Amino acid sequence: MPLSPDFTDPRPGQVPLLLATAYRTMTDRFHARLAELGREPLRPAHGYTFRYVASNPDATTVDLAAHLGVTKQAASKAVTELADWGYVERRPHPTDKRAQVLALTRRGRDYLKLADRLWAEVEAGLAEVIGRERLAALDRDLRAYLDATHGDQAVPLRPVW
Amino acid sequence: MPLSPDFTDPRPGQVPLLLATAYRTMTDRFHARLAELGREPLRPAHGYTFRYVASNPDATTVDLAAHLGVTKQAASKAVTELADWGYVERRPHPTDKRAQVLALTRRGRDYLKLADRLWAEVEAGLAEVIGRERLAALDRDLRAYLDATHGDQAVPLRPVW
DNA sequence: CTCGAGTGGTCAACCAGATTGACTATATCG
DNA sequence: CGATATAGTCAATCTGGTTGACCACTCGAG
Repeated sequence: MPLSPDFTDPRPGQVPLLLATAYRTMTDRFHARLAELGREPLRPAHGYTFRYVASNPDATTVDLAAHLGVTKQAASKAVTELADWGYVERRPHPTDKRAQVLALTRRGRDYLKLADRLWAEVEAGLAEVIGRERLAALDRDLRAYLDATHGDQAVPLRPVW
Repeated sequence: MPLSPDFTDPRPGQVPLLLATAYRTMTDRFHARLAELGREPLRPAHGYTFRYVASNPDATTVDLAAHLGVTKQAASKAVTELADWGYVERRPHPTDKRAQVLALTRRGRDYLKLADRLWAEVEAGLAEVIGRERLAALDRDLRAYLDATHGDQAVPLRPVW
C-alpha cells in the first residue's frame, strides 16, 4: 500500500494533507537526529519558545503565550520547565514591576544553534528529492500564501488534532 | 511585523515551518467554512477516522488506532464518540468474534462528502495565490518526498506539539 | 492626584484526550 | 490440546492544557 490510503484516492483537495504529513516527516527526522546526537528531545512547542525568546529580547510570559496560542498559565508552565532544565531564565522587567523578561541562557542559545543546523539538514533532505530550485519555489509559494491569508497578522503555530 | 518573527530571519531550514503554518492556515479556513455552514466542528482526528473507515470496509478499532497513531483505547473512545453522534457504527466482524467492523452511517458519508468539497475549496484558495501549475508542482514534490522517506510505509498523521 | 478598569504572573482546581494496566473471550499455531 | 497472542472494554492515571481567582502593578480619564 503506497503511502497511506488517504493519498491513493485521486480526488482534489489533498495538498493540505500532504503539507501536514511532509511536515510531520521532517519533524520526525529532526527528532531522530537529536536522538542520534544524544540530545534531549524537546517538543516543538519548546522550539518555538526558544526562537521567540531569542528574537524578542523584551518578551514576557504573556507575549510568549500569545505567540504559542496558549494561555498565560500554560506559557508560564513551559517557561518554568525550560528554566528548570537550564535553557531559559526570567529577569526583572525594566519598566513593569509585574512582569519578567525571558532570556535564553548560554545553554539555551547553544541548543537553538544546534536546532537551526538540524532543521537546515532536514530541509536539505527535501532539496535532495525535489531539487534546490523547487525548494526555493516551494518557499516562495508558501510565503505568498501566508502573506495573502494573514498579511501582517501572526500565523498560528499550534497544531490542531 | 510581517508574518511571525520566525520568518523574517533569513536563515535556511524554514520550509518545514512554512509547511506547518500553511497547513494550519488551511485547517483554520476549512473549520471556518464548516462553521459558516452551521456544521459541527469535528476535529482533524475525526476527519482522518472518517476517511480511513470509508476507505477500509473491514477496518477494526485496532486498525484505526494504528492508522491514527494512538492506542486502541483512544481509538475506541473516538469511535464511541462518533457513534454517539451518529456518524459511525460498529458491526459484527465476519470472521473474528472478538472484533467489530467499523462503518460510516449515511450521516457520516454525507459529512465526508462535504469535507471533501470544503478541502477542495481550501486548496483552490491556495491555487488562487500561486496558480494551478505551481499547486500541481507542490503536490508532486511533496508526494515525491513522502515516497522517498516512507516508500510503502504508512505516514504518521498525528501532529506533535 | 484619584480611582476605576485593565493587566502580569502565580496558585489552585478542573478538564480533555491520551496512556498504562488489567481482564475476558477469542484466535492461532506447533 | 495448550501456550501464547489478540480485540475490545473498563478503570486508573497522566500530561498538557484551560478556567477561575487573587494580588500587585499600570494606565488614563476626570
